[in-house]
This record gives sequence, structure tokens and C-alpha cells, in this order.
Amino acid sequence: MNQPFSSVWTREPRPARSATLSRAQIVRAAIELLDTEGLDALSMRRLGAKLGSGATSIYWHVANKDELLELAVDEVYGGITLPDEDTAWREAVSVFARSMRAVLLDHPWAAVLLGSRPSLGPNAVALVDRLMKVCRRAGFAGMAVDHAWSTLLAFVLGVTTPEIAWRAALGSTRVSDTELMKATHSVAEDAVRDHPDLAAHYALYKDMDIEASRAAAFDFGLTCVIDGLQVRLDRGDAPPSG
Amino acid sequence: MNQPFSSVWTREPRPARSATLSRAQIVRAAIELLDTEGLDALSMRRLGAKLGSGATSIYWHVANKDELLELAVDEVYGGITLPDEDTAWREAVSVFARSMRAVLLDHPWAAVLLGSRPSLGPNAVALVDRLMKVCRRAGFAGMAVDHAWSTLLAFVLGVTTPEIAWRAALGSTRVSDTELMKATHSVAEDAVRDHPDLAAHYALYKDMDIEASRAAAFDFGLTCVIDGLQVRLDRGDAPPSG
DNA sequence: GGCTCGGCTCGTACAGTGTGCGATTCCACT
DNA sequence: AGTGGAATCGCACACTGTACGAGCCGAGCC
Repeated sequence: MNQPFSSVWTREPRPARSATLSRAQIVRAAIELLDTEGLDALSMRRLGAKLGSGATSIYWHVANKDELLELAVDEVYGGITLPDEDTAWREAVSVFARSMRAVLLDHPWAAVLLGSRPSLGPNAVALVDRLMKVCRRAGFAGMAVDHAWSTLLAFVLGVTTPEIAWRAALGSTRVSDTELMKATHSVAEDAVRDHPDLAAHYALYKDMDIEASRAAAFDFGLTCVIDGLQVRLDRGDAPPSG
Repeated sequence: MNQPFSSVWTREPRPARSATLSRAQIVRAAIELLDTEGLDALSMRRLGAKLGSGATSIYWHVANKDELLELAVDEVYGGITLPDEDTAWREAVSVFARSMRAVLLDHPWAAVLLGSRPSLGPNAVALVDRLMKVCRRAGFAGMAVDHAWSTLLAFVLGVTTPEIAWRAALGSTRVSDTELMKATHSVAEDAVRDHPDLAAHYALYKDMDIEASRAAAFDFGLTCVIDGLQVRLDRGDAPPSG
């Protein structure tokens, strides 16, 4: 009857002959703007200006702003290196996860969008397809296949999103790296007065490289997830039933 | 010198004597509005109307909308049942994770906010403090403590956020549960034409209860994470060095 | 050539946003 | 009663997404 979602992906894009404005151009320009100026900076008027066209001209090629963002997000999905089907699954999964994190850190605006709407673009679907195959080859079957890859994806998304948030919050105060650390520490101390354990604990980070410690946290978590999947395989929790 | 963040939490709230408008009232009303009408529906004018006051009166008690959202988010944090310090860590962690998921599903607007800004409110900090203690008692030490709880948190956030997104997307098309499943399936099929494996796979879900399968996915992932942490403990990856 | 027609662009307009500012009200205390 | 600060509010500004209709431009037909 009526299409339940009328997503960008169900409709076909406008012909885009030799026009001055094409969907691809629009999406590319939007991504540039998003990368350099952030999510809040993307307005149709600014995008139009960047493209040297009227703001509302964009609406010929794209139904609305949301749809444009969906397209941009799928483009980001496309930047993630798909794990090779033939490599050992632990390796494949690890490569994928690191790549996804790197891509999201390169396009900070994408993380929140990626989580806040279903991803049905071709790149997203291709990614899921590949992940599925990797998981199946690893030994998962039935619904456990989905559980496996979605666990992995959830971890990457869930760890990268706050990471980006912290970067943005700290980055907006222009200070040196060490100043930045002190700032973090002082704020933490302030918010934490009632939690001496926590406060004492964060003294650990006083002389740490913040980026390195984030990478370490990511590796730790990733290893956990992978080992956890391994446990499922070893125990035979992988078959269709569960 | 200059406060690097001037967060809500560093400033103290307005006295809030017997005024008709108090910070607490405002936050409560905001949460009600958010719960019933969603994130986009919260505007200062609407909130003012709900409170029977001028929109800009709110700004006496709250610096800006972002700050109001921070307060609301911390309130949500407060709804999460903290794991008891004495219970076995696997149980404690599991209880916490399930509670956090439940709370986020009850306040769908909170998930994206929670990920997109640093959480320094008292409830958030208290939660981290408690999680930290649980992890330490489990046997983690040094930075591994943080790695452990942040892995757990990342998983819960990362799995719940898309779950909410799907709910919202499907919920906006008013259809019965079974219709809803068919819709999902048909869209998936459409987006998936080039990926026969994937398409075939999703036939599995044709007669599944979608909520139940999400819960199952969550349990699966949570078990993975916990088992992964267990592996770290067993292998002695927990000490301060790494 | 001129004419028409459809694809495409754009200016204008509308309803709505967050919030700075100055005026106004209200209450506690002298 | 008067005064001073706390609290509220209306208005205004700049900005948002996008509906709408008027126009441009190039291709096919007479």
C-alpha cells in the first residue's frame, strides 16, 4: 500500500545530466562543510552559497535536509574498509573496527547521525553484508550472526561517540595539549569532590597522552568483545537457537 | 585563569526560593515534554507555555538550552539503578547494563544527548564512581579500571542508540506489530537486492517478535562483553600497566 | 526562424528557533 | 512608604528548513 519508509534509497536519484548541480556534488560539498565546520554549521543556505547556487535549488536533487544527511552518512560508511572475507575472523573484525573508529574520528559529525537513524544506504548495507559473512565464516549461525556483528558495531559506535564529544568539548577551548590535560583534570576534580576514590584514580591521567590512552581503551574494549565472541563460539552459543 | 569548561556543574544553581519557577521544576517539565513529544518538540517557548510562564523567564534559572539538556540528561542518569558494591561483579555489571538500557528506552531522547557531550553531572559521576568500584573489586587496577567500565558503557550506549532510532523510525508509521515487521522486511529486501546472503538471512526475522529479538541481541552482546572482561582478568591484563 | 514544454534554478515568504536586552513586576527589608 | 534587588516578561534579531510560484534555459517541433 503506502511505503512505510519513503527513504532516499527507495526513490531513485534525479537524472543529474550535465547540470551545474548534481546530487553527488551536493553531497560532497555538504561533507566538506560538515568536516570543516561541524554539524551545526550545515545549513541549506550556507551549502547553497558554497555551491554557488541558491539555497532552495538543492531541493530539486534532495527531498529535504534529513535525506541529505542520510546520503552524507552513507558516504561515510563507504570510507570504512571492509574486512576481507578470507582473513581470519578475529583479524578481519579487528581491522574493520579500527577502520570504523578512524573514519568516525575523521568525520565527527557522522557518529551521532549514524546512531540516530536506521542506516539503509548501499554502503551501510554492503558493510553489514560483509560483516555478516565474516561472522558466519567464524562459526556463527542463525540470529547469532546478527548478534555478533551488532555487538561489534555497538561497541565501536558507543566508544567512539563519547570520544568525539570529549574532543569537541576540549577542542573548543584552544589550549596546548598539556594545558588541556590539566583542564580535564581540574574539571574532573571539581565535579568529583564527593567521590575521593574517583578523584584519586584520575591522578593517573595527569601525565598521560590523552589520545594514546583513548586508543588503549579502544584496544582493550575491542579485545574484550572479540574474546567474548570467541567464548560464544567455543561454547556453542552460536547456532540458530540462541 | 579562565575556566576551560564553564559547565552547569561548576556554577551553582539559582537560589530557587519560593519562586514560581525553579530549576528543578523547569528540568522536570522539560523531561516530561521530551518524554511525551521527543527531542525536536522541546523549544523554550513550548516549555515556557507548559510552565505557564514566559519563554525567556527560563533563562534566569538556566544559562541556555544546552545547559538545560545537560541537567535533563543527568536526571536520566539518576534513574539508572547503581550496581551494588558487594554483589559479584558479573551480576552487578549485568544489572547495571540492563537498567541503563531500560532507562534509555524510557527516555529515547536521552541516548543521543548522552553520547554527544561529556557527562559531568552529579548522577553521572556517581554512576562512574560506583562502576569504578565494582571493576576494582572485580580485580582490575590502574587504567584497566576505566577501560573496563567504559567498554561496558560503550556497549550499552552503542546498542541502545540504534535500537531507539529504529523504534522511532518504525513507530512513526502507525501500523500493527506484524505489519511493522513486514514493513521492515520489505524495506530491507529493497535495499538489499544486491546482497542475496543478507536478504536470505533476514527471512529469519519474518515471524519474530522484534522486541524480543532486540532483547536477545542485547543479552548476547552483554554476555560477550562480560566474558571478554573475564578473560582480561584471567589473563592478568588488568594490572596498571595495561 | 519562432514556439512550446519540461527540467532546473532561484527569490520570496512563512512559521519557527535560541536568546540578548530593557522594561516591568514583585517581594523582603528598612 | 520606600527602596533595591530578584524574577519575569515582551520584543527584537538573526537564523533555520522549506513551500511556492515565477522565471530561465536548452531541446524538439512546426
